[in-house]
Amino acid sequence: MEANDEVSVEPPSLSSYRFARGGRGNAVADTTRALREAILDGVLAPNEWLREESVREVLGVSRTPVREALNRLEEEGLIHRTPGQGARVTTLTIEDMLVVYNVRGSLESLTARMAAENAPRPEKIALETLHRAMAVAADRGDPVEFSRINIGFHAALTAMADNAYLDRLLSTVETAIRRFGTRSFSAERMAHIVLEHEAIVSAVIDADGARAAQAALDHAEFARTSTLDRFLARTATLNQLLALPRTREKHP
Amino acid sequence: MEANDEVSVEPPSLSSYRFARGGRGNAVADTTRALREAILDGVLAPNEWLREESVREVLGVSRTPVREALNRLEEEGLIHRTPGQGARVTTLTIEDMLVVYNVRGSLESLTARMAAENAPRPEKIALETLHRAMAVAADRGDPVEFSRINIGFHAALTAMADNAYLDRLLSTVETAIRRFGTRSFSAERMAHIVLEHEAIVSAVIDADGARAAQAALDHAEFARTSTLDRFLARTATLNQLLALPRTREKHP
DNA sequence: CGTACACTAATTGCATGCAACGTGCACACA
DNA sequence: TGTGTGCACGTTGCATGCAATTAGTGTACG
Repeated sequence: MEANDEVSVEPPSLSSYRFARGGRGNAVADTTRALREAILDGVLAPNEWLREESVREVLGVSRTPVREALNRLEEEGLIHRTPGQGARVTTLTIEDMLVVYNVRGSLESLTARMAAENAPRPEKIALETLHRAMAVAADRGDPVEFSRINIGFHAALTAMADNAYLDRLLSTVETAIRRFGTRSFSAERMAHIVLEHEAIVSAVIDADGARAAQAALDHAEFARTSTLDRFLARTATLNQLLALPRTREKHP
Repeated sequence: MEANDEVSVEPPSLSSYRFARGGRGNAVADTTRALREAILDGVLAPNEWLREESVREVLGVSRTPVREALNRLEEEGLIHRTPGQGARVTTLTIEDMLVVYNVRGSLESLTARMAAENAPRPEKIALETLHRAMAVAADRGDPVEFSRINIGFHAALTAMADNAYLDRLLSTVETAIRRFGTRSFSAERMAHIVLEHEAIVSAVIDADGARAAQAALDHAEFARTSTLDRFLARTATLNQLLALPRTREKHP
């Protein structure tokens, strides 16, 4: 960031994701984050090659952390490595999209259930507070603040479920979701989300696991279908390829 | 460590998981597999430390692939790394178990749906053939053969869904499942499974995605509840733990 | 004109070396 | 006796070097 004296009229490149290296202990994490953000921002386009050596040069670390970072990104599904050769950014099919959203729905459903059944009451109250703040932001028509609190809301829910495995899985799925473009929060969308969160919060406070699970599932399905519809509207030819499944899975 | 290099009549140790190194290109995969199997077989006990140097010595590779293998196992949730210090095998809570089984159910449901909707007919016929062979093995009361074909059955279904992301996610979840002990196939259990597979196969052949999804979900749920019941029955003390409000202890 | 083959260059896969960080212990000191 | 400090050791984190492998290219040959 600081090396670019000439402001970027140039195409955005990976170099703007450089980070400050302070001593030992963060090279892999920093490299992973930089590459991940670059991919999610579209700076590294699908099918683009990622050479270890060039990444090393741009980010200013050695090849070892770059390698490990590439491994992690492969686990997350953001890149694909061909054995003797390098890594390329994966392309996204509409089926991937379907899968990712469905998985997220299932995981968030579980999260809500566990939060409802296990979380201590003070954390539940804190969740409700967050929810109220979101409702206010929605009323004010402030999508930026809304989005900020939204992230906190889901993070709180995840923390309340208090399960490391679930946490890890959900976070990798979340990054995959971010590849499908930024969700813009229209006024109606925010209102709808507030209602859905309302249902979740109420069930969580009542310690009603089943209801919380269903509410979270509904919430995720709304996000899925709306994003998917938007995507399909944009690329209409794919409509035929996919007979949109819209079934309701029940969770015990 | 260096004393029993040759044969291990000693308590089973990691050294029996050594592999033949043939040239270049498999060190990470082989190391990962060896460690994973050792953990799943219980040879490496929960909470046991895994030092890079000692693993290197036992498995006969350098520290670099060992490091990468440890990273992958961490992603899979089998080990946990503490920053400045090494890695330890994770312990399993019953909530982990619940989560993992539920996730698998969701993923297999999606798999079945996509297989039903997208797979070409010859593969569907091949699936039915596998299913028939499983039914025969169940009738004969041959759990070993049954288990073998069972793995093939699910692999075939996964291949038919033809989605890389789903595939990767499902396989990591499968390894997590394997930590909960081997599922022994009783006669009744095999009969039940055959019936459930019957429903899946029929829906897949009819290209009925929704029915396939529901059938797969039922199948997974049966596996979950039966395994969970068995687990709870065996370790009755955990019954209390589950009923108790909560233990805020994280994985050590 | 198309194809097989050898050769070169580019790139990864793994091994190893070194420095930093954390931990435990001994010892001095209050 | 309890506590703080320094030192030594073990372990990881990262850098770098070398060999194996693959892609690409030019050339000879059918």
